[in-house]
Amino acid sequence: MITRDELSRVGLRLLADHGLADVSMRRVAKEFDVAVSALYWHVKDKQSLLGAMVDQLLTDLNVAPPTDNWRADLIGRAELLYAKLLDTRDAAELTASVLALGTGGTRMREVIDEVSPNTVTTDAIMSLLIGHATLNQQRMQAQALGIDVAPTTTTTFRQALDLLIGD
Amino acid sequence: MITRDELSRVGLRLLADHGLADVSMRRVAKEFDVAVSALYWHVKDKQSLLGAMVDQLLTDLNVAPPTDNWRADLIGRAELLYAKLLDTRDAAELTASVLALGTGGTRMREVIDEVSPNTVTTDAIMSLLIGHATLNQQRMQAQALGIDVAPTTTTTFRQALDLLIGD
DNA sequence: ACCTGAACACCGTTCAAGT
DNA sequence: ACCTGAACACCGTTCAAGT
Repeated sequence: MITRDELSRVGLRLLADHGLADVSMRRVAKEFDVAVSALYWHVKDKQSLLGAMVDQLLTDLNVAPPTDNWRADLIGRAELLYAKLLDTRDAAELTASVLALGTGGTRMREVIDEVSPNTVTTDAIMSLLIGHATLNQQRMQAQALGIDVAPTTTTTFRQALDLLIGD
Repeated sequence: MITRDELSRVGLRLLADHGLADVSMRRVAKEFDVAVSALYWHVKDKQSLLGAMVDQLLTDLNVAPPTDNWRADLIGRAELLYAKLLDTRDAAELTASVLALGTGGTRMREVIDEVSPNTVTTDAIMSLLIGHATLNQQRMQAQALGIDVAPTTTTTFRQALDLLIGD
């Protein structure tokens, strides 16, 4: 039997193993051994499945409680989220699309907002997060595959963060 | 007769009028009244057509020459690029994909780099640019259609820029 | 050099019909 | 309540064949 939860879990597995292009309704249906049309009883459309996948992705996120140093908190959380976008294949592209269309991923903003001094900073970090992840998609793919080119991507992101938050 | 230039021009018109989803090889071919396969003589694949489109988009860009105030230059150019991403439908999504896959849009980085004090700042602004544009896709669509909600998007971007560049 | 036609292997979504 | 089968209207890419 199919639950909404199992659905997004299978979607995430497909994403990790074969990339976003292979997360199709037909492919997911095949994984469950049901007809494609069966999925539409559990989920409105493909976009809402993608939304559920992002929500799932951000669920098991080990967020530390706020301390009295918001700068450190902010950097820590931003790096945590960035790492999450890094370590799953095509997670950046997926999250960008879901956030853009507003079909999920609200937790991402909440995690930042909780330790952010103001809305402008939250916005800037969100933009930096998805922009940087998107632009470094290729290098990230290599990084995720193990074979790699020093932690350039992570370092660059950290530097951009410092520039933004100042001291 | 079909030139690579005409190809991307038609692609951009399709983009502006119907959105990225409607920029398909088959749709472009129909516009030229040729078979789909004909396009593959002029262009390697779809991704390279999209790359050509972004290059075209960034060609007619009225970039002011550098002054002795790099902060002002940087802000001016970033806002110019942001406006460009704003005023064509789905231009943000298109540019993001093209930059991510490295199939075009190199001029964008050059425009920033020419007045940027260092690579870190260039990277950060590029990320901010495409991240902010992507995240505000919906609001941007409304903004492009005339009907709208104050210049919120532009203001927010400007604030993020200020935060990044400091004073 | 440039284009056609046909094929291949896919898509997302809907909807009557079944149990 | 949950699923099937079939259809609709699409995709990108390749490739032999034509002019």
